[in-house]
Amino acid sequence: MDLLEQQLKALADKNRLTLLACMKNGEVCVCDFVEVLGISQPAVSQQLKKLKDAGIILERKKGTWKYYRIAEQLSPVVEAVINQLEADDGCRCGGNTCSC
Amino acid sequence: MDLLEQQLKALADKNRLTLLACMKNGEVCVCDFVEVLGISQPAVSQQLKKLKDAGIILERKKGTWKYYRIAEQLSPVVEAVINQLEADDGCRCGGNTCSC
DNA sequence: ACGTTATATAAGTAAATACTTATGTAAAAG
DNA sequence: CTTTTACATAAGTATTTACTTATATAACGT
Repeated sequence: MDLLEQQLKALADKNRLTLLACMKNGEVCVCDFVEVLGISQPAVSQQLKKLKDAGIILERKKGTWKYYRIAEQLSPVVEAVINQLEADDGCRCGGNTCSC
Repeated sequence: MDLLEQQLKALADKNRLTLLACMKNGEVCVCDFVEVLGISQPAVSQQLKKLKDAGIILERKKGTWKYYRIAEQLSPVVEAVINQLEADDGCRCGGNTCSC
């Protein structure tokens, strides 16, 4: 698949846009995403994989946790989408389901 | 649906990106799109409708023909996608299936 | 008016996508 | 070593999307 199309498909979903909004202010761990989206943990992992495969986000492992962040180098299209998103601060270490 | 998500969904498809590439140099009529994409005419009309509903393209009726063009006022995201596309000149009045 | 041409809409089907539950893996804690 | 925690992967299901064929509409030519 063409990279542009892959990136657009990765971006064209409300849940994944929310994930990106959460990451606008820095790294977020998977467990926090689960709380924010209200879907199952596997579903979140699958969404994150789509964003990662498209080169939009990067991951960092720390112990059993995994932190995701927006990639530094972005194509103009992805950059424009991220700019359009309002940063969501309500997704950092809520701590109900995890203790990252 | 959120406008950003609607626009991204409209853009996240190879056929629709091709339609936009065809329109980069100006108006194109539906019959020419049919030749370019190699799908049925109703399928093309449905794709064009998605782009129109998202505010990405405009239509102009002339007799029995209908011409589509890229909208003048575009959001930064749509603008970035269009810029990324290489204009496709091979879709202007081929004339095999229509005579526009 | 009638038939033809260009396009749109409707209805049905096939394929892609996004979830679910169940299971696997890897690191930390006991 | 065993259990727990955090996440990923697998498999199955439900929803969405993109096509198909059939039909409707609207303008033009005769």
